[in-house]
Amino acid sequence: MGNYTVVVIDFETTGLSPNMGDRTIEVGAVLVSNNQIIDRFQSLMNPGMRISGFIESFTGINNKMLSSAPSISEVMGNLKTFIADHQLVAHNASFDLRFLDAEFNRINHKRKNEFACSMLSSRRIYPDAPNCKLETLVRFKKLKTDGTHHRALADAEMTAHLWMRLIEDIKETHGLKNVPFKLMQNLSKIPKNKVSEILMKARESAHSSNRAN
DNA sequence: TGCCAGGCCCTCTTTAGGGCCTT
Repeated sequence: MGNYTVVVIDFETTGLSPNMGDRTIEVGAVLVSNNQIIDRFQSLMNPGMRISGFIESFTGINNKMLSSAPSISEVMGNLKTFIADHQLVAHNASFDLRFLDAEFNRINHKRKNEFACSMLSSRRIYPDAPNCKLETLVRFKKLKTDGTHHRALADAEMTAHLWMRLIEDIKETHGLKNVPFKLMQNLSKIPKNKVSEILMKARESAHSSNRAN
């Protein structure tokens, strides 16, 4: 495995918290299968409110661009189709999932997709990285990038390359043939000092099932 | 009135505080 399909997703938003009235303004998502990006989804969204100067300069998305963009509900309907029942990945997933769930809730849809977080995984697998910001990890691991940051599709693509690299590095460093999604989720949930133990158990269990076969 | 994110994770911890990450 490691060849299973995931959707890597990233949102640009008006702020940090949907509970405080913040909305999504752009989504980028990529479908990753067999260790490559095989499909892409991107759209701006009109949040129905003016965005701050900070967000305009942070993202490069301005109020004029959003005034002619489709409504959030229209884009969410299309996003729902794109992600289907795939497992989800995001960098600092708790952030993107909060917005995804809040916007899905507004179109009366409830997410059932499981998710994993590339930031939490990176904290465990790359303890020597200067920090675990997406931009830093892309530089640290020399991942593919066109230099664009804080735009949804560019960030989703970089996160996808980070995700694929994480799986490759775990395979290589810990002698695993496969890195199931469940193992990536577990890595994100366990304490840092349990990482080696969990990966060793995964390898032992893979070896014993190989012997059984 | 003025303030308001939230979850993870480390440590001088667990009857708590503060930095990291996302926009």
